[in-house]
Amino acid sequence: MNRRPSGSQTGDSLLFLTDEQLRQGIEAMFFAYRGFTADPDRILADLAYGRAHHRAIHFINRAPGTTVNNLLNILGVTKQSLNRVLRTLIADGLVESKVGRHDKRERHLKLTQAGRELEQTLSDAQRARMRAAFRDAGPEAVAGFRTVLEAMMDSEMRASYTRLKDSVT
Amino acid sequence: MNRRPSGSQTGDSLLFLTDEQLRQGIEAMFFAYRGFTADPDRILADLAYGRAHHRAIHFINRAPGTTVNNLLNILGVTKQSLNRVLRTLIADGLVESKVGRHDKRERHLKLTQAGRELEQTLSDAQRARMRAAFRDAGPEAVAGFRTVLEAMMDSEMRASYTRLKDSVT
DNA sequence: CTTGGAGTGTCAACAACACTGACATAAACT
DNA sequence: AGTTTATGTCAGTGTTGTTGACACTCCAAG
Repeated sequence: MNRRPSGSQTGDSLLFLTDEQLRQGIEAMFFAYRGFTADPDRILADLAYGRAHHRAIHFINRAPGTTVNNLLNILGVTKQSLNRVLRTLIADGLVESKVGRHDKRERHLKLTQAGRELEQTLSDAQRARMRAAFRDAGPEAVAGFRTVLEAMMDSEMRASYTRLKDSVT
Repeated sequence: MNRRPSGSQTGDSLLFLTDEQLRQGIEAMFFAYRGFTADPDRILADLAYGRAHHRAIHFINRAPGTTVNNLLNILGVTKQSLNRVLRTLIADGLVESKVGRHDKRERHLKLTQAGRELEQTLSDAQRARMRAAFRDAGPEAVAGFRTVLEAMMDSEMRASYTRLKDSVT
């Protein structure tokens, strides 16, 4: 079962593709993702919000004026699920929803001042950890990190990702 | 706010630590984790199991004979939460729970034959994606990927991770 | 112009899975 | 004997996902 590929190898060995290496990669993803969300989760817990709120806030901040449907595609949840989150955020004055000018079916979403402040708090915490990890690992490792993650995405996710990425660059 | 650090840089530029780079790293983690869990999730949905069952099965397989308490520490959930999952897995004949020989308070957990088969199915799916991503990215990128993920973990998680990693090597 | 379908958003009900708190049992330790 | 440890259970709650049903808006075909 490909546990430890024996026999002749090409120049750059394929040892990094053994089942054991892959399993370590899987476990690394699992444990790292926990760290990745830990800091914002702690902040959100005090505010009666959850990870879903964080995600919504993050992407609304990232693409102000976006429509609900666009957000739906990025987040990959049902509109009902997103709607519950948005409703509380709007009620709490963190998000502003404006009926579209051209198409009144659409709602365009923006963060209010309070929303931007929470976004800043959350992303400061998350970035601090990411920054520490990046700095410890160094630029080459970071490049590899991003390459592998990108290769791991579904193609639609990769499309959303690169669209966001390129929208700022 | 460190958006695009200007001025003099050291030899190996710190451009990879800009807020924008960090944000892209954050979004890459988000989108990649979705892909990471997508394949097992599809399989589990047909079986009335969820991600929590997958995690339990994975780590029981990884460390056969482990105790409930050990699993609790690895998974980072409450015993009530884990217990609900274990109860169904034991009832369905996928996991076997045996009273400890030395310490009869402990329960040692193992996968049954059926459990191993499901584990195989799930991890085949997950490994296939990981393998494709690793192969596309190449060995250096994979090394960087693991370096960054490891740096992103909480220290207790990193301890669990390396303990598992070294237990097989 | 009206009507029907597509797009969009909302309400309600339910399931999965996490949490806390309280408590029970058995075994081990002091 | 009394305390601590390991495990399991019951009850209640919260977040976040799901489906189903429905209302409103827009656009285009009849």
